[in-house]
Amino acid sequence: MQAIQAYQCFCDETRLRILNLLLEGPLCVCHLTAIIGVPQPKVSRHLKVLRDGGALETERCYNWTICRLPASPSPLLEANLKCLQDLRAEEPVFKTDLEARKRTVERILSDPCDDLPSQIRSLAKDCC
Amino acid sequence: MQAIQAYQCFCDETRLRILNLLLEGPLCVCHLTAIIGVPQPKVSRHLKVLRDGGALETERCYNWTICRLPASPSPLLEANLKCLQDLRAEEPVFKTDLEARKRTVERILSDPCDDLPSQIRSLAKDCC
DNA sequence: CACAAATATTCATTTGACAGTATATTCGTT
DNA sequence: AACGAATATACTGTCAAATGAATATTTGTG
Repeated sequence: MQAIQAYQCFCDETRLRILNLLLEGPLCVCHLTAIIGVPQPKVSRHLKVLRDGGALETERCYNWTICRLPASPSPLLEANLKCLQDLRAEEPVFKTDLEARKRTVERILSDPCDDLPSQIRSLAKDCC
Repeated sequence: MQAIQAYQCFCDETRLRILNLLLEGPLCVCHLTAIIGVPQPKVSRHLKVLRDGGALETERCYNWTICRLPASPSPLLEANLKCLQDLRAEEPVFKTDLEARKRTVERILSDPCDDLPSQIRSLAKDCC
């Protein structure tokens, strides 16, 4: 049953943290990984679960993978993303993640010594 | 995290079927069991998951257990019960369960040879 | 008190989810 | 072609979830 797969997306803290971050806008995998501070393979696997459950769309740019919430979310997804926003008030992780996101984005955009290729820098500007 | 436990309730077909039935009103365990046609211990265990996740309230009457949706559902539960109603159009199980529910309730209320004690009969009238 | 019905719980088994580690893949750069 | 960064996948171990079968518990009845 399709709906069950969709609900699975919300049954793991790491996945909820990822969705919470993406509510603010797209992020690439490496930034997601840096922000929530868990091993990259773990993030990658959870992203797959989210994609399979219809809660995530990814786009490949060079060797980056940009993650964003679906452009046309299902009613079920939409309702629960709303619930997730309400959860921010109850669960401190979500707020600290948002702060970490802000710091990460600012660092990417402001550090002139950052060794990101220029194409990737402008990509970061778009998606962060 | 509390929310994860709540979402677990929606990650199993049997549990979704139970919630779908309870949207129409309370039912006791034995009727639930008869309607969805799965072994009684299985139903009982899923009911426990639903109760622990805040998606179910039970009340003991004699040796019957009346199951109903919470009187004050959380916003998360409320939103997803609404989603569940929409799911009826997509997943045939939910409709056939509702038909089975109707037949079961009618049988209980109309059969004069039913060996239910009178107290339980009137209880059935209340909750079906 | 013995018994039957409704329900819950225990036990053993199987299946699936999650994690860490290592490795493969993809893409751009030198 | 070699290399490095970003990402995905494979492998393995561990633990939780789900199930069937059997049993315990509760409650009313004869």
